[in-house]
Amino acid sequence: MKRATLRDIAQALGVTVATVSRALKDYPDISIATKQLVLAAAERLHYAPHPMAVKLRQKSYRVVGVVVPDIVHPFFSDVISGIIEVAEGQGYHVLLSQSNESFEKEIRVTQMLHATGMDGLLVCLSNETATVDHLRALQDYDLPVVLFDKISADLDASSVVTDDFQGAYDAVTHLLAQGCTRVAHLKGPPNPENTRKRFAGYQAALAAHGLPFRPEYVVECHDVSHAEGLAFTRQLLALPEPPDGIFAVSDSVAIGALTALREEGRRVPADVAVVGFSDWAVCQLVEPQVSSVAQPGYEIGRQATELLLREIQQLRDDQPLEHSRTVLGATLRVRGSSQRLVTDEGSRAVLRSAAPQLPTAASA
Amino acid sequence: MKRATLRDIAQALGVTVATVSRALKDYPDISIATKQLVLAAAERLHYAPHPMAVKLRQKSYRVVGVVVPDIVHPFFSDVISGIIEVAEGQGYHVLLSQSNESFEKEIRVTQMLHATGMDGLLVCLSNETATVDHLRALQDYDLPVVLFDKISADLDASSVVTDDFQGAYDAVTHLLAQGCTRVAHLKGPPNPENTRKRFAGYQAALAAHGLPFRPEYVVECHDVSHAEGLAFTRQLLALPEPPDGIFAVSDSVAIGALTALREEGRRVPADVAVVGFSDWAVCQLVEPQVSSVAQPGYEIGRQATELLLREIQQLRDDQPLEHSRTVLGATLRVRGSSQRLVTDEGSRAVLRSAAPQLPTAASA
DNA sequence: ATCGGTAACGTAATCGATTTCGGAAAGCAA
DNA sequence: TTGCTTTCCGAAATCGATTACGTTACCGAT
Repeated sequence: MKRATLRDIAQALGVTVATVSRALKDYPDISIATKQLVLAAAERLHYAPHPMAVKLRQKSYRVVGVVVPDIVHPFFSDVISGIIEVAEGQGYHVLLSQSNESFEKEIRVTQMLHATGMDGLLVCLSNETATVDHLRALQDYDLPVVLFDKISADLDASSVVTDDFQGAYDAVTHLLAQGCTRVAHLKGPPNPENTRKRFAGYQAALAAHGLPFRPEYVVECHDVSHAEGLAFTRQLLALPEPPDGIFAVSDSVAIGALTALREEGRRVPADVAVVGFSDWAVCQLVEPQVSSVAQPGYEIGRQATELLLREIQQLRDDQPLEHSRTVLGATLRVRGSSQRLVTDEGSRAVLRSAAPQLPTAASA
Repeated sequence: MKRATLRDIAQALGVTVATVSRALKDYPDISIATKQLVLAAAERLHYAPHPMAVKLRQKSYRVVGVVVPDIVHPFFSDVISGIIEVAEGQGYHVLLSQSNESFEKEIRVTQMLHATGMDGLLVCLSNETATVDHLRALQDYDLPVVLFDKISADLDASSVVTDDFQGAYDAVTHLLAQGCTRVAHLKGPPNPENTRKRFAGYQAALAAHGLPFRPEYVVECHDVSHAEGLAFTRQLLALPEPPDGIFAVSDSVAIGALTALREEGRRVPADVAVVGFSDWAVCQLVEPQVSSVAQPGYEIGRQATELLLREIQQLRDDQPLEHSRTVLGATLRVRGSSQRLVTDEGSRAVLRSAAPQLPTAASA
C-alpha cells in the first residue's frame, strides 16, 4: 500500500492540492461540502502527511536528542524515562545516543545528531570530556542545549543536577546521629564534579559537628566498583583505629564494603554503619538493606526536558534565551545498614536537609 | 550563525545551486577549479546539508524506531545498547519509545513513530498486547518490523529471542546434578510466552531425569517481585516435604527466595539450592552470589537491528523480504547459591545445554 | 566553413506540504 | 448596468537539495 499524498487526493477529486491541504486543516475558506469530500477521500486513500515534507516547511523536527555516557545504568535509564515522558507528552520524539564515557565519541554523536536533525539536545557529559566546543557549535546554530547530572561551567546553558553536597551532608549527619564518631569516606575519582561535591559534603558535615577531618579515613576509588569497596574497606579495617561508619560514593562500593565487613566479622550497623549513594534497587535486595541517598533521576529527566522544550519555544518566538541552573534535592533513605536507633527515625524516614544553604538556583 | 544553504554558496560564487551541489558531491563534470572554490566557500559559510531536504528527496530517514515496555530495566537497557551500537555503526539513528506495558500506549507510540518518520521498527511487545494490527499497519506501508524478546506468532515478521526453554532446562538440570531431588519452580504469569517456556523447560528437565512433576512445587508469581519470592518461598518451606532446590523465573524472585531461606534458617546451597533467571548485576552483589541464566540482551539488540537494517535494504532494492526467526542460547552462570560440589564445575563454569534440540531457527 | 565531440555549467522538474496572493463567481444594493 | 462584498478556490512561491536534460563554448577533424 503506497502512502497517499495531497496530490493523490486532489486528482481524485478534481481540485488542487492547496484546497486539499486547507480542507484537512479546517481552514474557514473551504466549503463544508468540499471539506467532507476531502476528508472522505483522505480516509479512503489512507492519507498521512509526509513527515519530512512537513518538517522541511515548518523548520521544526519535533525531535530532541539525548546523549548519555551509558544507557545500561539504572540512573540514566531513569533519566531517559523522564525525558521520554515529557517529550512525548508535548509531541516530541527522542533520539538516543551514548558516548560510552568517551570524549571523542561524545563529539561524534553530537555531530551525527546535529546532522540528522533535531530541535535541541540534552547531554550528560562523559567523564573524559575536557572541552565543550562541540556543544557551543550547536548553540551557534541556534540549537538549545541543556546539561544534566554531569555539567560544565564552561558552557552557557541551562542545567539540572542533584544536590550532591546536600545529599552527602545528610548522609554523614545521619551517621553521626547514629552515634558514629569515626566516619570514613570511600570517595570517587577527582574529575567529576559530582564526587567532589560529595566529598565536600562529607567534610562539611564533619566540621559542622566539631569532628576532625582525618585523611586516613578517605580512600579514593577509581572505577567505583564492588571490588574497590571490598578492598578499600579491608584496608580501612586494618587501621589502628578503624572507622565505625562508612559513607560510600556509590551503592556498588557500599555493598562491597558490606561484603568486607561480613568477612571481617563486624556487625552492621552495630560495629560499623554504612550509607551508599544513588539508591539503586539493589539496596533493598541485599541483607542488610542498604541506606542510600536517592538521586531523583526521573525528575531530572523531566525538568531538563521541560527546560529544553521551553528554550526551543523561546527561540522560535525570537524571545531572548534565559538559562537556569536547577539543583534538585537528594533524599536519604535510611535502612538496615545504618539504622541503629529505632527512636531516631522510622525505617523509611527521610532526613530533611540540615546542610547550609548553598545557592541552588541562579539565572544567567 | 545561520545555517548556510546551497543557494548562499551559489550566490556568493555567482554560480547555480546545481553546480554547488555537484561540486560538493564531487561529480566529474565540474572543473577542479570550481570545486575548490565551492569547497572553500562551503567551509567559510559553515555549510551543512539540511537534513529534511535531503531526506525528502532520498525518501530515506536513516532512523529506526524502538519500542520497549520499560526502559528502566537492566535487560532492556542492554538490548537498547546493542541496538544503538549497530544502528549508529551503519549511520542510522535510534528513536526510542516505551509502552509502559500498556497495549493502548504501544499502539499510540507506534503510530507516533510512524508519523514522525522512520525506516523500520524494533518492538518488544507489552505483556498486555492482544493483537498486532498496529504493527501490520506499518508493514502495509512498507515499513519492516522486527520483534524481539516478547514476540507474537500472529505477525509475519523476523524475530530474535532468548531460548527460555533451554535456559530453564539447563538450570534445573544443574540443580539435579547438584543432588537436588525436590526442585520447585516459582513461575511467572501465564501470558508471556517467555515464562511459559521456562516452565516447560523445568518440566522437561524433571521428566528427562525421571523425576515426577509435583504441582505443589509450582507457584505462580504475578508481578515477579522480591516480595513474591519471599512470600511464596515461605509457603513452599511450610510443605510437609519442602523442596531442596528452587528455580525462580527471575532474579528478583530468586533473591526474595534467598531472604526467606535465611529467615527460616536454611543453609544455601546445602539445604536448598537456588537458581534465578536473567543474570542481573545484582546476582553478583548479594551473599551468597546467585546462580542465574544469562540472557544475551546486548546480542539480541545487535542481531535484531542487523535483521531490520537488512530488511530495510532489501525493501529499497525491491528484493523480496525473507523473515527469519532467531533463537539465541541462554547461559547458565553457576555461583554460590547453587554450587554444592566443587568437583562438578568451576565457579564460573558454563553448563552446556543438554536440552533436547528444539527447532531454533526457521525461515518464513 | 561545417561537423562532431566533450568539458563545464545552467534550467527546471522533483520530493510533499504550506501559504500568500489573487481571482472567478455569485449575490446584493443602487 | 455598475460597483462592491462574500464565498470559495486556484496559481505559484517556498522550504533545500537532487538530478535528468539542455546549452554553451571550444577543441580538432574534415
